[in-house]
Amino acid sequence: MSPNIASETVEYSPRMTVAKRKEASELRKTLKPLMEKRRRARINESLNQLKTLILPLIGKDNSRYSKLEKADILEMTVRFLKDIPSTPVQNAADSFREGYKACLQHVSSILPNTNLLDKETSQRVNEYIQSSMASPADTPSCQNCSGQSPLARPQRSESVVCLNPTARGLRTETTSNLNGHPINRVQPVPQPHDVRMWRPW
DNA sequence: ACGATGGTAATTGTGTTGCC
DNA sequence: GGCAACACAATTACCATCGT
Repeated sequence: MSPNIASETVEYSPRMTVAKRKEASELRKTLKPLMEKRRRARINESLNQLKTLILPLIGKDNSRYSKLEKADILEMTVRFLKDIPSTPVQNAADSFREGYKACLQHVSSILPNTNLLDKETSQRVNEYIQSSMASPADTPSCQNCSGQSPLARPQRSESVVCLNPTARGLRTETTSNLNGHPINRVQPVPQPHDVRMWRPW
């Protein structure tokens, strides 16, 4: 699970002297808390990500919930997942369409209650959602259902309409890898290529 | 069978918050 | 300000797995 940690692990050779063995044991003792610290950091980072993902989905304002307990985040997520309607569908394509529709409905219902988008954009998105749900032909086909590998698919966000007019270009997010070195993650921000088509991803 | 190793549960220490 | 309650981080102990 933690590839970088392996490089720091203590190596025990079969013919280690007692002194070396002791030294290795000591080294392990010092590394163990470090590894545990990184593990906790990973947990926390994922929990934070989960928080930023789940709050908009349940229609809560991110800024209002800056201080949220970990248990709350998990509870919210569990509740949200349980609330997702499980409609029986025949095949993967139907499943995709059902999910897409449910997603549109959900976005449509929570969008007015958030301040993620300005009023005009929010209205535009809602109009699109309504028209999209009215005409099933507008529902995009599932790229994953054709047996194509997800890895082989193009970056989805490349053709997405920019929902937030204030956010332009690429956003760089800096995090740390397991060695504590910063990683610059370049996140593509939606560009306003095609105003006609909006996709939830 | 045994020791090394990694993962996780349990325990302990510390900071924060709310109440009196 | 003092105190209790709480949340979280750090540390320690234990267990499962794997390689020899």
